[in-house]
Amino acid sequence: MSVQLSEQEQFRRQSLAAMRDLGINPYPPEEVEVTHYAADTKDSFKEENAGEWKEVKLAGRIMSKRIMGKASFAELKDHTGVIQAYFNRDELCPGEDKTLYNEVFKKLIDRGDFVWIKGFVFKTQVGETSIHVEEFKVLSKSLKPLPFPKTDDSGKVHDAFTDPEQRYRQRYVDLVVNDGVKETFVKRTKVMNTMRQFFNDAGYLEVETPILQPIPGGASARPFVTHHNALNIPLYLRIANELYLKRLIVGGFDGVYEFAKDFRNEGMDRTHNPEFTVMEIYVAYKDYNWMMEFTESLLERLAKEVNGSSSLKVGDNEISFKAPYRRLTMIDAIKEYAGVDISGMGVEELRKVCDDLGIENDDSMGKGKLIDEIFGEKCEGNLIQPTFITDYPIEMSPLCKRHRDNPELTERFELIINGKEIANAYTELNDPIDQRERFEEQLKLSEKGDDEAMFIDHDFLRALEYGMPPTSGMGIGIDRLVMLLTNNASIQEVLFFPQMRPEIKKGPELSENEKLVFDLLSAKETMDLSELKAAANLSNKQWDKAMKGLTKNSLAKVEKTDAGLTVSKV
RNA sequence: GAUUCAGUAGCUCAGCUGGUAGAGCAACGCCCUUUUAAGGCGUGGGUCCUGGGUUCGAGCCCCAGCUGAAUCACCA
Repeated sequence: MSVQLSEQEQFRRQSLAAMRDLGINPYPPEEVEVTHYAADTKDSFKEENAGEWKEVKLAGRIMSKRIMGKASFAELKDHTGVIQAYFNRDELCPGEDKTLYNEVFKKLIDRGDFVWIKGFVFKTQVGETSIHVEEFKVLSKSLKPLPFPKTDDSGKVHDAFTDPEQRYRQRYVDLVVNDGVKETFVKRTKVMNTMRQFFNDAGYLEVETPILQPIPGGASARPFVTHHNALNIPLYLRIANELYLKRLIVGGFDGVYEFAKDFRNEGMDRTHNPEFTVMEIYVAYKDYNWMMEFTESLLERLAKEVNGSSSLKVGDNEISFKAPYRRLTMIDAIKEYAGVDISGMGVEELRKVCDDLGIENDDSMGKGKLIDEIFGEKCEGNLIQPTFITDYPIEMSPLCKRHRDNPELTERFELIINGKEIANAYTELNDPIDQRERFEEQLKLSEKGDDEAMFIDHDFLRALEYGMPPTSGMGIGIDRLVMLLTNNASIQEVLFFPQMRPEIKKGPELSENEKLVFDLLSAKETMDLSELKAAANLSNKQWDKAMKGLTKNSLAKVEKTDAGLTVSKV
């Protein structure tokens, strides 16, 4: 049984057939010549130079039609924007036969159809730059009606297509209909292109490393598992690419970077999607101080390239991306925002600090975790302007080198902007013995039941034993960076196709109750309604539903006679 | 995972104390040769998210479920 078409979909199929009857192919195969785009044409056209605009050819989607008898206006949308087109009956159809205008344009072309137009540019009496159409051609017929948001004089949008579920599931419609959505994604690409340019100019090499990994390393997270048939082994979708990029530094590259899709089998919310994009870069012979300078100049450049300015309004906050950024150790940050000096404190003291500050904690939490909690709870949200938080406790950073002045700390920084973490970087741990010990610490944690502790990657340790030069590495969450730079609060707004639960297909088949009634009826062809109802022995509601279903599908018919109501099979 | 809110025409939304399902836009028909949220007249269009229950009667009340969003928890 086919899915029921809405009335509007049926009309569009009729138009499609009518086009074919007129000898018009609604899906022609050949290419069309396009000489101009909507936005340029609108921006550049001047009436003084009308002579230069005598013949323009554009292609795009019809977004609206305003028919006024023998003349009409339509809006044509291409990838650059929207331009108005003017269709005049007697110019399109100079002879007796007005079919092209009266039938094809007025009736058979619908909102959403792709067309090609040829004509000249002019300004209407109201001053709107428009294309005076001399020829047009159908390029592709649209069978489903698009939503129709409209903007009034005051800029207010009416009937916007807003339901987030529909917008994400049918992003193609969202992109066609909601201005601004496309812009977000263009900016996203600009962010990545700018970063590439920045790294390439510095002489670093873009690389690709495995997504299917036998050991999911480089971060703490639950991985997706899959299975390789030929090898008969489990493989994991990567949760990070850090350990592979470091192997390449061991191999002698000076600087490598990768835009990586990572996968984590965890919850979804407005800042988490199961697959997401991270850029990681590793540069030999550098430390985290160098990396801070590198990062801040990158961010300043990104803000300028993407938004044309080094400052940006995000929510209520005006953020300046102009380098240099404030640098604050984690201990100083806690001193400043929580009012507590935790330097030198042990587990017990830290736990007391948490209690005093009203931060939840339990016995399983070690020193590092407690400090991290205090920071996350009391400091992070206050850091609006770009700030490097440095020198994290060692327990939290098993791949990071010990701090040169304090063995309890690591040479790590995170860049916090608008209260959120944007980048994370280390002076990388290149001491293979220290690294092995740190992995063993992780193993102990995992034996204690910490299911996020890292696996030991023996091949990575072997690589380090051959020698890795001093290196600094940095990772940026691209999705969150794009959220920041485009002022979007949800990760779903910066992913074309965010993960959703699968749609459930509704079957148009007869329900159990409908079948029951239909079978009873089939035996006798015609029955008294109350008799049939009694025979069916259904509740009122079920009976009502079943009968409505049958009459709707034209399988049964209810007739009123003098004797009462009778039901007959159709 | 918890709580709250939402789901009604293609889109945006009304729907009173439980009593025949509504509007604007879109669609369809007619009129209209520089309009622009075009306009005028007319017409059609519904699985009220799904399944139960209560009731003479449910879009509305009750229970369960589905989907989405927000907040929280968890998680880099």
